[in-house]
Amino acid sequence: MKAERQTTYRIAQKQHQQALRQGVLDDASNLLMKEGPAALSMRRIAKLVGCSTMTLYTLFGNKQGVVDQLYLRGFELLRQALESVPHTGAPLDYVWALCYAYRQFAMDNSSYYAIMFANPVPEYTPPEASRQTGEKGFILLVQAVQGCRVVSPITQAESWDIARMIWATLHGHVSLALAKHFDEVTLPASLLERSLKTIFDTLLVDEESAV
Amino acid sequence: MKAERQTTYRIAQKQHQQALRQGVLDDASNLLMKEGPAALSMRRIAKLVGCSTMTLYTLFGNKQGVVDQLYLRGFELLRQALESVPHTGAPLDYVWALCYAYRQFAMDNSSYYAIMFANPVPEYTPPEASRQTGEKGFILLVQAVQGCRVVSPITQAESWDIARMIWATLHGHVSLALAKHFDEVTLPASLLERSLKTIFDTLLVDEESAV
DNA sequence: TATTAGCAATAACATCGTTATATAAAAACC
DNA sequence: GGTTTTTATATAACGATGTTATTGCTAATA
Repeated sequence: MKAERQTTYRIAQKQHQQALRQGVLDDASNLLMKEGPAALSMRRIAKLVGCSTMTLYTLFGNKQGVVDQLYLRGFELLRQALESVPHTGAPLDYVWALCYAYRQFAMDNSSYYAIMFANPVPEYTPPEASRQTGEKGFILLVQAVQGCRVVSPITQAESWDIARMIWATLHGHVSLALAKHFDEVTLPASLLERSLKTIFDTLLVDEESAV
Repeated sequence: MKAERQTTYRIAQKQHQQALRQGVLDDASNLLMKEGPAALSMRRIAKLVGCSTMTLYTLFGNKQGVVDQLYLRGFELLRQALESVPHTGAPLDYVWALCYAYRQFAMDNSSYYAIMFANPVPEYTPPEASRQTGEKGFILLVQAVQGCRVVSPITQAESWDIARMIWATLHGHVSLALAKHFDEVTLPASLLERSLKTIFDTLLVDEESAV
C-alpha cells in the first residue's frame, strides 16, 4: 500500500467517479421504476450503463452497495416530496398535506417504496446507518406534529411517538393497498383519512384538557 | 390423452400425492422458519425432502406453486391463531385479544408474515384467488368488531371498514417493527396500543351518539 | 404378456452474484 | 523521458438459481 497523496488528479478522479456513480444510479433508478425490483441485476445495470459488471463492483463494492444507494435515494425522494409541501394555513392542515404527500409518493414510486420497506431484493438488507439516515426525513412530520399544539404543547419524545403512530398508520394502509389487499383504489384513501382523523382528533387537538 | 378412469388405484395415488405434498410443504415450512424466505430454493427443498427437483415440479408446477402453498398456509396459521383466542368477557376485550394475537403471530412467524405481506420471493406474487382465500380469516375480526356495538349496531360494510382500519394499523406497526424502523422492541407495542385505542374509542364505543 | 402412460432422476440451459485473471492505461519515480 | 508500479476494466469462469428436455423405469391397461 502506498501513501496515496491527495494530488489534484486524484481529486478530479474522485469527482469523476462520483459522476460515474450518479450516472449508474440514474440508469439503475430507471430500471427499477420501469421493471420493478426484480429486474435489478448487476448484468442488466451494466448493460444499460454500457460498462462491464466489474465496473459496478469497483464503484459500489457489490450489489448491496448499489441497492443501498437506491434505498437512500428513495428516502431522499420522499424527503423532497415532503419538503415541497407548502405549510400554509393551519398547522393541522400541514400535517394532513404531509400525509397526502406521503401516500402520493408511495403510490407514484411503489418500486422505491418496496425497496425502502418491503424486502424485494434478497441480496439486500438495509444497514443500520442507512436506516437511520433515511428516517431523518421524518423530522418534518415530527415538527409538523409539534406545531399543532401551542396551548398545550407536546414534549419532544411525545411528538416523536405521535409522528410514529401517524407513520405506522400511513404505512399500514399504503402497504396493504400496494399488496392489493385492499380491493379498490379509492377505498383505502377514505379509510386512511378516517384512521388519521381518529388520531388527529385524539392526539393533535389543542386546548383539549388545558385551556 | 386417455380418458383416465377413476380407478381405486388412481384415487389412492391422488391421496398419496396429497400426503407427499404435505410432507414437502412441512419441510419447506421448516426451511422457511429456520433460514428465512431467501433459503427457499427448489434444490434446497428437494435435498431436504430427499427427492429430485423434478418431483417438486410434478407436485406443484413450479416455484410459484410451492410458495403459494406456503402463502396459504401462513394465512391458515394466522386464522388458527385468531380462532384460538377465547372470546370471553366484553366484546371489546375480545377485539383487543385478537389484535394481540395478530401481533404475536407476526412476531413469532416473521418469515411467514413476510411471504404474506412483503415480497421476499421474487418468483412469487400471490394470485388473486390466494389473496381472497387468505383474507377470509379476517371475518373473525369483522365479527368481533360488529359484536362491540349492540345499542347502535354497525352495518356489515361499516364493520368491514373498521376491521380494515384496525388491520392496517396492526400491519403498519408490525411491518415497521419487523423492518426495524422502530428502535426498541417494547416501544412499538405501547404505540400500537395507543393507536388502536384511538380507533376503538372513536369507532367501537357503544351508545356514543345514540342512547 | 405386451403396450402404453406417467413419473422421477440426470443433465442441460439461461441467468444470477461474484471473483480470478489478464490486459490496458495512467501515475509515480528516477 | 523511460521504467516501474498501481489502478481500472474487460473477459471468462465458478457456484447457485429456476426451469426444461431427455432418458429410463415402474405400473396400469389391453
